[in-house]
Amino acid sequence: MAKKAGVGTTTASRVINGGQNVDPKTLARVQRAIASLGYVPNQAARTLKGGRTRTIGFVLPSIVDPFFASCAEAAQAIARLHDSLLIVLTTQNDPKTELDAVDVLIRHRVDGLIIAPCNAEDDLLGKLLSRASIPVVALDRPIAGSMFPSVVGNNFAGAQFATRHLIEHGYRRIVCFTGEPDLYTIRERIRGYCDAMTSARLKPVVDSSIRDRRSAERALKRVLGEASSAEALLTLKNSTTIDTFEVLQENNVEVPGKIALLGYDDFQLAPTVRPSVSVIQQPIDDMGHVAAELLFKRLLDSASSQFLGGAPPQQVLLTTKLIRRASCGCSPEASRP
Amino acid sequence: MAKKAGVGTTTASRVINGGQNVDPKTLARVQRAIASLGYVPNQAARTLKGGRTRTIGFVLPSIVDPFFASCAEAAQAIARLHDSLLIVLTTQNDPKTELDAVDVLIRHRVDGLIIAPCNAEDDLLGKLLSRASIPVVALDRPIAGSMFPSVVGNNFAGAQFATRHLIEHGYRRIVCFTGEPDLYTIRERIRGYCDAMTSARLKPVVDSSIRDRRSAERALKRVLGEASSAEALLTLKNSTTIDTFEVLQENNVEVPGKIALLGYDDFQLAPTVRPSVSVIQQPIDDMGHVAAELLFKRLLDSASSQFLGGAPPQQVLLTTKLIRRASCGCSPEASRP
DNA sequence: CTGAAAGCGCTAACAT
DNA sequence: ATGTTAGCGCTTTCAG
Repeated sequence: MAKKAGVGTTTASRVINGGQNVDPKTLARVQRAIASLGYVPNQAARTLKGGRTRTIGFVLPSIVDPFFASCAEAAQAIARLHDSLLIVLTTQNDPKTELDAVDVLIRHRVDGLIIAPCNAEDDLLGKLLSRASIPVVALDRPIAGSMFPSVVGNNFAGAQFATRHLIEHGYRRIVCFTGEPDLYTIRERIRGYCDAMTSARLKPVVDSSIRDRRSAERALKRVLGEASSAEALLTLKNSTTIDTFEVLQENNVEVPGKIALLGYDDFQLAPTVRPSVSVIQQPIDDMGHVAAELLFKRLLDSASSQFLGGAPPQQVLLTTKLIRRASCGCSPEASRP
Repeated sequence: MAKKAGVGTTTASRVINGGQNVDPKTLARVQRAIASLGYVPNQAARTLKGGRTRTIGFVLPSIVDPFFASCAEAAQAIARLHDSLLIVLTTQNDPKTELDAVDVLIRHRVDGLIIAPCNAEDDLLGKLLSRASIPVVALDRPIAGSMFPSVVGNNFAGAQFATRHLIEHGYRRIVCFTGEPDLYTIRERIRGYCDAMTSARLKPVVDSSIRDRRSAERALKRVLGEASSAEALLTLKNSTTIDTFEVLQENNVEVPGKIALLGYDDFQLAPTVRPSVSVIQQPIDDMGHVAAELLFKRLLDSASSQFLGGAPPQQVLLTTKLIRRASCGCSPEASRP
């Protein structure tokens, strides 16, 4: 204990917490003691005492995925603004790991939680979260069967708009490629695609088997080998877009001449590869920011008033943008930031 | 307290920690109580009691950088294996933020720390870390003026090898592009480049002004505009490589015909863009793994024996690999995993 | 302006 | 096999 400075624990505590109501001389003396001892307050003791831990958890599938990495960075920035620590845990989209992660965070008594849930069939997650009785915000995907506020992109509208855009280009046989069709986001996008297709009296064709370049190649051969070969491809997730693009490139398939390509989610080199790849772009940083800010809003509200039940669970639906580049048949937009 | 199960705190504690020496019936009863109460042990109390926190910190410049993101994911995997929590904090290469981050982690009493330091001129970081007397492993860059073990790529040899490779291709006027020349890694790479150039009696030319596409464009114009225009470009970091590539592409400069390109650090689409980009590849996942494993080794060693002073600080130097693709003038390697 | 004492939830000695 | 007790380091009444 830093009471080697010859003061009581209370005074020491006051000094550490800003030094209100402390004689300047005492203050200086204690600060000197702190410095010389290399004293660092023990967060665990503070936490134990009750009150906020100034810690929030962020549970997401993968930190390598640029989409989630950006969200995490944005969220961390907000957390720092609120003088809080962000603990990031990854799940690889495995519900079991996800449950573990949430459990660990609750043990650590995080003040709140942002989560991009895998959405297992059961609602174990929802139950666990409810019990914790801390503010929770879902990101990118809502939490199945629960009332937590969420911040998601408008996947349905995005895919619908993308599909319509391809239709406007005059393509009729538009095939949809994706992987992980069980994810909420993907399901929504498939719905959007199908909706746009059927509305235009076209037959939707979804191949959800793409998990790597190999499967992309197989799918592509299938689609190009048919009598009435596909005219355009809508790829519903980043990795699918890239795998597909690579295969197209390797096989020297002319894009958009032989087949057009439009992807969901932007990626760094999309404007640079030839042809440049048109995409639906989500406001990624916004998602991280909004989710974190929403969380802190709830945190602070619930701290001040008990009537947090009053505010309805908020569903923030962020709009997406079509970035016209060459691969869909557009002439690329001139300006780039 | 879960003593509503009608048992003493000790028994409850035992149940939580695996249930050794507990009557099966009591055990079942307590477990039922735990479940019905939705009880979750308070990590802070455990931590306070002393012992390990099963928490390690990871301080790095940015989580959006795919390089560090991969390291973080690899490290988190190892941490999980050791039943520990990884707390990732980013610094944006700002020494002040870095100090803050480390401080926060020490307050939280992390068992150990992995850090990719910004290397401020002062050795505040080294001092802070030493005082904490916890195991520390430096990643990607050693900690200036200190004795902590580190896991770094062999930047000097990598850049030297890259340069030699370009020389072997017959290029003579080889220019080096980079940004952030103050970073340890970059300095080493510049050294490697210069060494290879002077050894071959060629004049090294380093332009360290590239921070975005604009500056890349300026630098390129400069280099191509000269009387004896450059024949090859060595780009020392990922973003520089990509910016340069984009500018080359935009200006329809023929690569490697007009000018060859070789980059440091691989990136996802490097094999796919045209021309495919040759790069020096670092064993990224290994770096994260090795660093985390080294940390835990020290952690466990220091726990069992006090003689940790005996082991010399370990410097792990990982070797890099040249990936021959088209942009340097090679014919791309046939196979890809 | 300062200090004494209680107590946060848990674990580890030490009984029983 | 189980309960009792002390104490981890801090903040927080409550008295001086």
